[in-house]
Amino acid sequence: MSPSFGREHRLRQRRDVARVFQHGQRLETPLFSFRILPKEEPTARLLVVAGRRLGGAVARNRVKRAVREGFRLNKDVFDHMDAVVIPRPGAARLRPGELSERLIEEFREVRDGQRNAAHQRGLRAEES
RNA sequence: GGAGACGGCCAGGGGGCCGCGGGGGAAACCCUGAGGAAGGUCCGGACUCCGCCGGGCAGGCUGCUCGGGGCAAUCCGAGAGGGGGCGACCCCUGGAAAGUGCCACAGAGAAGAGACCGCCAACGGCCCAUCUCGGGCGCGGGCAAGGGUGAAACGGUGGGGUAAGAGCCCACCGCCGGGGCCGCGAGGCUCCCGGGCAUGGCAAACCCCAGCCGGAGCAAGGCCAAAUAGGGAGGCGGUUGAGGAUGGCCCGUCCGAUGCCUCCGGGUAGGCCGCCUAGAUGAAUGGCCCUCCACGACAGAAUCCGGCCUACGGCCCUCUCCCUCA
RNA sequence: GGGGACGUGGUCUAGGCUGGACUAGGACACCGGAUUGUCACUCCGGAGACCGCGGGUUCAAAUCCCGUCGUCCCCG
Repeated sequence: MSPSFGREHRLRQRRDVARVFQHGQRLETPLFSFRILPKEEPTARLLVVAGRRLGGAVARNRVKRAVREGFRLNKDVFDHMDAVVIPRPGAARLRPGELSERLIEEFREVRDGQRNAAHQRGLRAEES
């Protein structure tokens, strides 16, 4: 997998974004809020929402770039997904490299937690 | 060494790896890619539409002088007057004898006003004394120096003068008007004459004067154009004229029930142009490492340009004041 | 990106145009007291604001002027 990040990896259309917000799964971590929509197509697509709560234009740009950098270097984590990442205000206080690492760490953590919970729900369903 | 003042400059550099926007190319690849404030949106202009606009009112902006640049906003230089600072230096700026309005509280009196305390006893009055000189009261009155009020009290200081006083008179200072001289001018000199002085403050109160300004804004505006709904759009002629185009109002102007002619279009999602030698439209400049003493501050273009204001790191030139040493 | 409005006790607001005893007023909320067996209602009394912030004009600023910060609304 090449570590590139072109247009094909960006969530651009209004209707695509609306679909992720309406039907996507919502995952919360300390620094981010995720909206994840699984799909057939393998190409991962990303959208970063950096609101005014993060600070001025410079701070918001810095956060967006850090999130995109983390996504770019670990795109395999998001295969078969459309993802919207909404950083929380605390994210603006971290240095960019650190923020990129935390993105992947926190997403893996919450994804695995969801997977285990789903697995356990499946077991309980079998028992009943 | 420490406090400042003025003016100017820079906005991390170099290397490696992985990436992003735009342009070119068949491809490899090459070129290019944020700021001095890009910011706040406070002014002005270009540009576009409002059938663009013609007149007036209203409204807005600017405001010492001269010169220069600019379409304008406004900037630069040299000066004038007033104020602040020990100083380098900085700040302010049309008109208050065109009119209207306001000047609370305090105070006797707040604009050509006024007498609370006070001062006086010349004049009138009353009382005592009386040969005469006189003495007293402060009633009518005279005065505005001193006290007191206030942000501000209708020239200041000194002398003469007086019953006490007062520009009442005089000297100096200040003020006003005129002349003269200097300066393109704002103004200056105080050489001469006149006036004893009249003319308080506020126009970031209304206002007056001079100059400038039509309104809205690129989400302006134009083009292509699914689904759905469904008949309109343009031009010409034209009687009354509600109503409308108009922007805050008035006038003017134009449109306007209808007739004739022509055309098939209008428009949402979406896309394109506008949009640029940065030129995006989920919107591009970044991440990591090494090094240079050093993380550097404020901060990220969205139609473009000129100015104003605000935020902020560092360096340099010149200058001022203080301390210490020689 | 562009256009506009508003900041006054804990909350909602009046006053601002025409500056001055405005010690900034009112309602709700709060505190104390009275009433009641108790609570509510009602009555009496009380506290609470550097008028978003910083400059300027003026003798004097919540009010006028400039700058700045914040909140909200409208235009695709």
